[in-house]
Amino acid sequence: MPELPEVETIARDLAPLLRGRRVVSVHAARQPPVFVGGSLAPRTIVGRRIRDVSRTGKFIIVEFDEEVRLAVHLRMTGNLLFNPPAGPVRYTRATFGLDNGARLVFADVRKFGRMRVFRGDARATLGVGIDPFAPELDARLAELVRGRRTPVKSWLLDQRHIAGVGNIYACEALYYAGVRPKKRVGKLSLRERAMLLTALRRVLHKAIRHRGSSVDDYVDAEGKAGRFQNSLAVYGRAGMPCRRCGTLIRRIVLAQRGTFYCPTCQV
DNA sequence: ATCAGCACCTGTTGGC
DNA sequence: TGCCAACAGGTGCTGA
Repeated sequence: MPELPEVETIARDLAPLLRGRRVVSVHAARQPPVFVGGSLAPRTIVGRRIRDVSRTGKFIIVEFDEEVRLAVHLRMTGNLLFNPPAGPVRYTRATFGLDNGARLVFADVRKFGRMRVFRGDARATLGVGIDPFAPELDARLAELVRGRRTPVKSWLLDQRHIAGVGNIYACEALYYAGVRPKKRVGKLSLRERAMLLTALRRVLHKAIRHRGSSVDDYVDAEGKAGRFQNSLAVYGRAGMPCRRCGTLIRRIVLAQRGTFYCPTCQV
């Protein structure tokens, strides 16, 4: 499910709802475990007050006092729901009780989603790269891709380079930049790199304004779908005409992922 | 250093 | 209608 715009939407919605609240209980599913790899036990956050909620890459970061942080990764089908209607939530993986009686529920059909509690810097701990919106990315992009022979789309999906881009927005950004997904990232021209970065930021911003894409399972913290799926130019549109030139959108598999592009508009 | 392939899970969809 | 394969917004591991 969720890429940067979806995760950003959830984090922005949750921040004012959770800020200042205290966690009073944590219940987490075992088998398969939902808490994996944290340096602190989940119970560490019980009794602590939430300072803020933000996004790092595709992680939702809930920050507590003393640098204690909870990182939530939704993977494919995770949903983080604030105070859902009373009664059991289907596919619940974890439930956090709050001091005002509200609850935060992590539900996930496919059980890929993960959480961890740790102390210290989120970006370093989680091993994610630079944010697409970071101003210094413009200056650093050339150096990041220099000599890399991997296809540009595979490179975009690697969270250690740029953090937050997933399959949908990689396809969309490459379309708007006019670049073929298979093009070797190290061979992009200066102009192509600039176009790609501009296209990436534009499509991510626009998707955030539309509260993300709900292609399948994604809903925000209130359980509502996003709207950007209606504006997708290539993702999921195989066999349909390109909106710019009418050529039929093609689907290939690259890095084991469905990849969509216009063979005319993208060179 | 890469990268294809598969693993992790469950649900939905489309073809025969 | 029924069955089965393919596919799904992500990542992490293995072995070539």
